[in-house]
Amino acid sequence: MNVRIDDTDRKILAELQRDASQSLDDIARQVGSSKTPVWNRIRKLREAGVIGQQTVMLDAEALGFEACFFVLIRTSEHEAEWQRKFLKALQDRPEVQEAHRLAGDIDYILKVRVRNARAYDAFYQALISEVRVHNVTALLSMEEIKSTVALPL
Amino acid sequence: MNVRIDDTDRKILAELQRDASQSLDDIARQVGSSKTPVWNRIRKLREAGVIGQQTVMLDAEALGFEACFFVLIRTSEHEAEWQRKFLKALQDRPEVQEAHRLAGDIDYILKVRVRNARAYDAFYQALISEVRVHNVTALLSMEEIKSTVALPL
DNA sequence: CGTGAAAGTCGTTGCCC
DNA sequence: GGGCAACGACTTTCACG
Repeated sequence: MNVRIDDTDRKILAELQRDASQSLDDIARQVGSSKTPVWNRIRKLREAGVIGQQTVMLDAEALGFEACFFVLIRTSEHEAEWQRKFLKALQDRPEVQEAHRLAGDIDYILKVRVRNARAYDAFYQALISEVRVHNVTALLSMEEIKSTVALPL
Repeated sequence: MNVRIDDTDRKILAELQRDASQSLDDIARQVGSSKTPVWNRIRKLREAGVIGQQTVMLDAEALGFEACFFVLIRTSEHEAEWQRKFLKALQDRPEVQEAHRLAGDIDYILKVRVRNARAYDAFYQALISEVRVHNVTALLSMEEIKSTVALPL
């Protein structure tokens, strides 16, 4: 699963991150190469899983998703069975955009994007009825200052 | 800046989110329409800013970005000038993937993606030397359970 | 490993309903 | 506003330096 990635690969990845809709010729010009070699590199990076899904960023507010919460979760349960159920619950809920297992005294953090505060409450009630959690703190976002998925290559 | 979005638009957006590389014909078939109307809708949605950047998801770990921190920030300063400097510092740092201003006693949350813990410390030192913050808590991600940018349309 | 050309596919436009 | 057809541009492949 490991791939050797050289400087040209990195430039190609940076360009794809910036704008995945541009043509091979454009990318080739910007990395100082030409179509075929760039195409071969992209194919290899895709097969290696370095390049994943190709998607578009949508304006959440324009589409009515006006509330974003970060949810800090502490739990006293650490058995495999509980964790399996908890993970499945998160995967199944589309309003959960991110979920991380943490080091330290907070066990999990979620990023939850919903239409409004009521929708968050519905999510919260559903979650705690599915799995036991010891302590939940919700942080409400007032303003998205910055949002990117780009890695600083 | 407001747009009327009907059911067909929503289906198109959902398809674009799922896979932005598929052809207009494919999208048209899946939403029960044909090329031209789909293309016109996409153009309008783009012009309205509902559809933003087209990008690819890269495998952060394969590219050596092995550490991800959520940073909770409290500050005692709330003047416009301080906030301007703080925002600029966040925008200028590519390792900051997300930044939100929060309601409640924590003022800001950041998501910071870096190569390793040392790189995080370098980021942290640079940040607190640029702007005064009252209290900083870093949560270290051990495992990315879920990560998506898709909205549940 | 890069180049160039060939082939098929796709985005884009204009026209008809 | 949706569908059809045509054009040009693009992706993808392959054969040659």
